[in-house]
Amino acid sequence: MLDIKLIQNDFDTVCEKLRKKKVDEALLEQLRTLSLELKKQRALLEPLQAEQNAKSKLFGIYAKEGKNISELKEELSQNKSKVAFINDIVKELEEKLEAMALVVPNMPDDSVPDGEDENDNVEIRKVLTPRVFNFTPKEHWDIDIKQNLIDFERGVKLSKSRFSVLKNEAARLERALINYMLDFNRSRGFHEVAVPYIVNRETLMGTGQLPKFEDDLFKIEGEELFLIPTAEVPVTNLYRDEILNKEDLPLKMTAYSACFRKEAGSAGKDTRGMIRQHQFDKVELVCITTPEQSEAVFEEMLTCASELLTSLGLPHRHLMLCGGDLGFGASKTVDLEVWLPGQNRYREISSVSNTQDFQARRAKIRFRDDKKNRLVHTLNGSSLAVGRTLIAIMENYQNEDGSISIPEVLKKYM
RNA sequence: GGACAGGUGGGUGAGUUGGCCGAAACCACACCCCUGCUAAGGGUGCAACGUCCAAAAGGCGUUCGAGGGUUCGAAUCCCUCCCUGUCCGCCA
Repeated sequence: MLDIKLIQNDFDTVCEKLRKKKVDEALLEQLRTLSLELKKQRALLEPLQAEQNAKSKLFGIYAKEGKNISELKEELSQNKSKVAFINDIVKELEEKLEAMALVVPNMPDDSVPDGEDENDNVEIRKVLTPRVFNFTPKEHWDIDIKQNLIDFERGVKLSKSRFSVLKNEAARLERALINYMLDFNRSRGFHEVAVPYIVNRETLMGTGQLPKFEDDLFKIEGEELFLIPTAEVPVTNLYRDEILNKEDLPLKMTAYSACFRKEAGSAGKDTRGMIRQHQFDKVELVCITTPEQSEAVFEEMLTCASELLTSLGLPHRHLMLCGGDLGFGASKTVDLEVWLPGQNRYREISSVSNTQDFQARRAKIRFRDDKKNRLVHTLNGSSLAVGRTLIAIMENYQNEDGSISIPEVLKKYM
């Protein structure tokens, strides 16, 4: 959520920044008008409430002293209906404002480049050079034919399309990767947490998935509960409605979880293979910092994810997302894309974002800074998407005979 | 899932014949003083959010699990929901 006061006081700046994200200015204007109207109505309401409170107090005193209270009672009854009338207006405005404010995306950081969509993202750097094959590298589903590693058909039988079953070496590799990633992150100072995969509405509001993106989530029938689309949701919300000690920041956490996404907007995309599934494993990094720390921690998270890929020998590149491609809650995002020789292209395997105080304001995560309560900054990043890492290893480490080598660092985990 | 008991500030916890309670006391924490040697004594401050004020101080409003209701007035009464504890049932 944006700072309403900022919209009130520095409207032009907010518009200017949100132009990068293609946000309708009329909506912002409406938001401002509404917030100012609410402020005005509150200013009308509060003196009336004060009067009601003061006279009600008098009422008690008069009654005790045996004074005549019928006149006072009449005044109070009349004032009561006035209060009720304006209070209704205020509540309605509050609800409208809240509903509107919750669907406005975060403002991009100044460092975010302009752009329409993913084609305008800016490559920052490449890490490791893709291996030169002396045969034509296969895509992961073709390698699989010989190895019997991923059972797409039976995944569909059990559930539906975009589900799959890992078998044999693939299942073991998946498990090894999770352990390796968690250990790696832990060695970088991230504390491991294990969190629920089913969360409530408030939690999803806190990180911004709701109310706008309900269609992307699997909902538990008959309950106000949802399957998490990423561990970012429960881990960030760990500190929802809390005021943290400044000395405890930054909080650096890592969590493994399964993730569940409807992929509602992805019809026809990546239908083949294991790139885009309804259920996938991910090891996530989540940090909670002071505003002063967040930029440095962002770099730390990015470095962690990138070096994790490097340690696995996987060539990748850093991509700064442009304004048009930036997610709803992010003020800044760098994607890591891994080289897939079978597909002959880079594909997203990690996404590190700073949401600054956007989630913190929604989730009311604050810290005490010399007697003042300030909003924290929250950051999240994958390190890494496990299924895609599995694919990347299959494609990058494939041999001509269809076998797959195991990266050195993973051997002790297998 | 059933029965009973409860949900109050960072913690424990008082408050339940509605008004003097946004809230005693204790602990924790912060600052100050005293003392002087390792163990204590005294004082002050200490819920959140919003709003007014240039700011501080302070004033006002809202909030005692959430939402509604009764009332001039509700932490206190009524209703619904959520959660926690205990016992029972079920179960990895």
